[in-house]
Amino acid sequence: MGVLVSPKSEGPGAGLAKPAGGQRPLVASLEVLEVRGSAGLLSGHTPRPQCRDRLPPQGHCYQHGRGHSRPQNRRAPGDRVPKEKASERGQEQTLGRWTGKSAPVAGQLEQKILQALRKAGSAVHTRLLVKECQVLKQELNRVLYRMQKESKVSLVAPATWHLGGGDPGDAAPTQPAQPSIAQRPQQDMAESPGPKLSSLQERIHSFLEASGPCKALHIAKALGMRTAKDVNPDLYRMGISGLLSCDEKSKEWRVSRAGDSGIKNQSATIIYQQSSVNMIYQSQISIMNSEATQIGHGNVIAKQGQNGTTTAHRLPPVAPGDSPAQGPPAGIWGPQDIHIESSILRRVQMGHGNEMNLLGVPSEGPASSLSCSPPATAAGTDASFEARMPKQGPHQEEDTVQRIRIKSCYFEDATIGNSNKMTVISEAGRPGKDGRKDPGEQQEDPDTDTGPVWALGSAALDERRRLLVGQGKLRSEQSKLQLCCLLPRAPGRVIKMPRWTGPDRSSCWTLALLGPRKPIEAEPEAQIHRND
Amino acid sequence: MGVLVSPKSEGPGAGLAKPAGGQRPLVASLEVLEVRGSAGLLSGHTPRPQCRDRLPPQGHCYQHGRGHSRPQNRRAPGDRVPKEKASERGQEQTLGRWTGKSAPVAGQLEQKILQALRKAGSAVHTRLLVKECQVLKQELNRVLYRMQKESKVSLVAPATWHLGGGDPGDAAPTQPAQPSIAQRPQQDMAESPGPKLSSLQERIHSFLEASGPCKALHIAKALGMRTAKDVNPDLYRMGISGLLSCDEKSKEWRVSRAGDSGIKNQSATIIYQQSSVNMIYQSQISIMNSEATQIGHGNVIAKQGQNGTTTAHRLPPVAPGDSPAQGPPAGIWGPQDIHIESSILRRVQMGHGNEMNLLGVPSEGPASSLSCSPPATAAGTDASFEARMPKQGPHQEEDTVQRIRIKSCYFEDATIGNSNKMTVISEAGRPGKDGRKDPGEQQEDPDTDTGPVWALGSAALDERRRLLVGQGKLRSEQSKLQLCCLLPRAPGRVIKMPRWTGPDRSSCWTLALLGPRKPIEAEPEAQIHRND
DNA sequence: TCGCGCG
DNA sequence: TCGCGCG
Repeated sequence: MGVLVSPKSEGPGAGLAKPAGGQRPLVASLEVLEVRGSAGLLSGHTPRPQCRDRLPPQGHCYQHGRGHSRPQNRRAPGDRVPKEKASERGQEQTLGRWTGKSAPVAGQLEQKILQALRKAGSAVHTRLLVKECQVLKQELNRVLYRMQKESKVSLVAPATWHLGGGDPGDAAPTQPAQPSIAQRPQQDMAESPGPKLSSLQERIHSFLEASGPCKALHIAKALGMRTAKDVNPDLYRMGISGLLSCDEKSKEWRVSRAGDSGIKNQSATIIYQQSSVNMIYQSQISIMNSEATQIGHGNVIAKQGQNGTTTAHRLPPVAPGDSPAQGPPAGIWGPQDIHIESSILRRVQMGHGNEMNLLGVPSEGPASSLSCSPPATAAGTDASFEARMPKQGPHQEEDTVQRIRIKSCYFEDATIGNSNKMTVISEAGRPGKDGRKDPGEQQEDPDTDTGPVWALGSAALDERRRLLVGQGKLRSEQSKLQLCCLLPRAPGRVIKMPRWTGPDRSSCWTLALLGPRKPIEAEPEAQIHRND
Repeated sequence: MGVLVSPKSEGPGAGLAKPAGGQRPLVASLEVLEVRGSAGLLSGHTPRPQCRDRLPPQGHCYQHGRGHSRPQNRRAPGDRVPKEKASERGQEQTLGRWTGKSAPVAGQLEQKILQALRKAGSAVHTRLLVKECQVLKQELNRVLYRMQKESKVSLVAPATWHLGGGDPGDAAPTQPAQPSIAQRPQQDMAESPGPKLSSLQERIHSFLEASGPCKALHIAKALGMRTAKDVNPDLYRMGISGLLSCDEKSKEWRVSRAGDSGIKNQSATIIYQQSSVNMIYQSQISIMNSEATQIGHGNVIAKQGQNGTTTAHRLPPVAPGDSPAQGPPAGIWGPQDIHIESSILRRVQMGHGNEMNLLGVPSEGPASSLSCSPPATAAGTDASFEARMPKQGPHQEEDTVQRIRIKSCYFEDATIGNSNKMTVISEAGRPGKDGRKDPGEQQEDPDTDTGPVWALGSAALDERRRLLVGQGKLRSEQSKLQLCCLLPRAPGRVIKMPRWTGPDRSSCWTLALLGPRKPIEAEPEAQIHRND
């Protein structure tokens, strides 16, 4: 489809899999860098010492930016500091454009980092890397964040770095983990960071799913342990594998919705419906894993569930001034801004004048549980569209625009747009108990034009700290994925892309646009809106 | 009560009201600091030049920490940088302990800043202050953030500073605003930043209330204007007065719930109830301005509204394994973590086994609208308590703890705890149309023991960027406010503190603990739990 | 894009 | 408390 980059292509960031110390043997220098004292740092532990990877001679002066290790250098008295950039100076002319470092020098620190991370065999805190590499934290971070972009390392907790790009399979080519840094109290799990979870990890996951974000200590106590150390190794592992994420500020761990953007950090409200129909009005809305939800006005849902209960709810068309007591404030027909992030939504209507008839609860579709199923850990897509409302009521002077932003969501049986209708028929013929059935393999059952529709949106793993819109990370490589906008449903407007399944079924997702379920595969490229 | 500091006390931070340049006249130097060029910066524009308020001679080397302006100083070669702090060196021994600056020097830059802000007459961006004061941004920020703590300046937008501590009345002793920085396209409002809003400001406020957080450009376009400049002056003014706040990362403005912590930034979901009873389950919950809400299990609400509709809803006690289809996941009786922030909640039950009978919808209480009423703009209190649940179901091995964090909320008729009952009787005798009635003036109507209870929680204005738990800012002074924990309701456990009403009715709130409405004012100090 | 103040 | 990488 042209959307996905082959996982086998060897980019510049693929050097991780090579044997350690590919350029220079640095093991010896690493082993003596723990030496404390007032001398020796400038002697030649490293085969070819270059001052950038060492302590600059100025000592306590934390230096900002790139101009350093020139202790004798003094500004001309009249130079204006804010106007001047170190990179404009003659000595810096040979530096690489993007890193601000000359290639061999940056590579040397990078090798040190990789070496230290390999040696540790687990995630390492920045302050320990500062010690090991004997560089200023700022310098170290600059390289680390660049390496993160290249998927050579990943940030698995605040200021805590791990080899590889965040895929469970990536961290494989390390030496067996040394217990020095992460001493594990119970090692009751498989050693390889695969998809298999230890019982403690499962308990952690279940607990976080139920309780919401928690600090490590709280998790430990809730699970019958005493200190954060009791759970940290598992938390970090699960962070590495993408199952959990940790907020750098609050230090709270949560089931990974992997995102950190748009709707801001993680305070997403989880609404578990009690009534069969939930009406949510107005303003900014976050919804996670809801079902048979109406967003908008004038919708109709008729649902007949498994247990035979039949419920119907109709919101009578309300004029703006006619809001019920304590109801939504003025502006009910005004702009509607809906954010949906990292969610699995089934049978959802967004827009105005929709109708939904759920004539039987469908069987479990793909990714029905949040456990390890990929939609829960994928993130990074930011699709949005605007739908203009038919003007109703007295507020005709301004457009009533419905802005919907969808990020890292799995949709099933969803209509987005105006005046749509949806009928969900019982899909008894579909298996899908294991929660792994590929949505791309959807079979061609009774093709009603208004039948079930779906979209699997997600393209890029988030960097956990920043939203990489349009940037996908597939295994240890950096790649560009095209992003699609969800389009308002139009007759015949269907784009369906097959889901790409990597060798380990990880981290790759296709994009599908909403529409009636006639898988016309015509010109997908032409109808893709790039976000970048 | 010993909780509130008198607004008239003159603390060290009260110097703002003094005439400008109390220590040294710096106007002359300010006016020439715009000069660009390669020379002259070290000549004597300032009466007594001290290098700390000037550019350090090293030029491009951004210096970190306190060790600077000693260009000739060189470390001994073997010094280990991370272990060494500048403040431990001999030359720094005279520096002030908290600021890291000697008092006259820091005061000099502070005077420059105050001068520049007065001169501008409006909020000024950091980068402009850097120009005006001719110091490194880092140095400037260090002083600015200290001044912010002392309520001498306030951060009204990202990297944008304003004189005064954020109270509308504080910015008064400035010269009339010069249009140089904030050129206003329509000046259709009262010049003084009082509570009166221009029509554009009202439209902005209404729009943001309806649409959720938006960037300035989006606001401008939604209101029929073209650029962010069209609304920025009003946005900033409303930011100064505390009506709006601006997220420094997303640059989005929102109706100020003034908080930015705990529940993370602003992505608070607003749930407007449609059905008369809303059941919300489990996990992290944010609620804003809900009514007659049950949080917990086994509650009963019986409500008889104004329009005569009577609804009743009972959740049958569900065993953990007995959850309905698509209902909450496992862990339904597990720890419950509830955050409520900057909200007005009426008739809310939190806990287990509560019962609520609303025999008539009460008339409007205080602060019923979010407009300019103080509860919407106050913030900073973080009250919390834990309630241990009676063990039910098979999960007896672990405590089921309900953790509730409440921040900047106004509660009316709320019960928090276990097995409470609440009966809200019609309060026809109460006026309260204007939304300003003081909750402290609550009259003594039929004192049922289980009658309406309330708590007004809030003590300190948030600094908009950081949660200042336990730190209250009352007018231009810094003061410590004691914070209370909301206690689980116990027989006779009542503390009620009168609300303090300042001369301008601003920014001061008392704390009240939940309990039955017998205003026993006995030993409040003894029952206060300090958070700090 | 950047908010950064950080000791 | 601190996450900071920032050019």
